[in-house]
Amino acid sequence: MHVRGSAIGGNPSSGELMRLYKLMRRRFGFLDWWPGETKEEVFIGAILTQQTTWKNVEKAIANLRKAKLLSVKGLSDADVSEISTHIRPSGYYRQKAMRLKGACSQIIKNYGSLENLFSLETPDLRETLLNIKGIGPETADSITLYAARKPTFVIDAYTKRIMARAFGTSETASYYELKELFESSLKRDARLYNDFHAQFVELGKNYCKTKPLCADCPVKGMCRYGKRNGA
DNA sequence: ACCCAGGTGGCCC
DNA sequence: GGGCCACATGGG
Repeated sequence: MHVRGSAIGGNPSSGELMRLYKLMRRRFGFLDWWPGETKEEVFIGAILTQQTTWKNVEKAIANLRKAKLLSVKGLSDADVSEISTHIRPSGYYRQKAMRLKGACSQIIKNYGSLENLFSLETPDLRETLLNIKGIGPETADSITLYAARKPTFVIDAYTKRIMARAFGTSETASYYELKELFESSLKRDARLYNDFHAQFVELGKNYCKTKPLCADCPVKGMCRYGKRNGA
């Protein structure tokens, strides 16, 4: 039999994906996301938030701002040791300090500014970001979507978990299998991609955690997990 | 005292 | 391509 796409299970239609999206949006409102004032702040925050809570990232960003280091140029010129003291609350601070400086230096050297880098076409921008040490698939997509505002779908731990619970997709589905599912199902629209992922994070933080809070979950009607637990 | 959080790169098979 | 590990603070 001919099979379309990868075998990640669930195989939700685009209509079902949109239904999930609308349930979340009805509860949380249109989010038009990323907590950050400027593109540079979003870029820096995207790296700092790897495997940490946003609360901790806010402290790190506040420290960088106070030290006048909340910019790509500033970080490219700063000492790794100084950066690391400011970003300590965000965790993995020695590693992130090195990678932050490395990434910023590379961008200044090769493009002059973040804005110039962002003038690349979406796939080129994504590839260029992926070739920077410290920027993996999720961070590259986050920067492309939320800082450069170009249409690429972001997958994260919440997305994986919510999709598994709502549609029965595989817990071990790869990043690109899930990304492909969304991008082949939805209209290629940065506004939609932006808000869809933002809704996932909102649902993940408040309801669909490792230990889920199914009572009052906006998506419980179409979630296997919630039904199984009669919440 | 545990477990978890909006990942990534290095190393191995 | 995938499995395993180090990386680290702060909150529940």
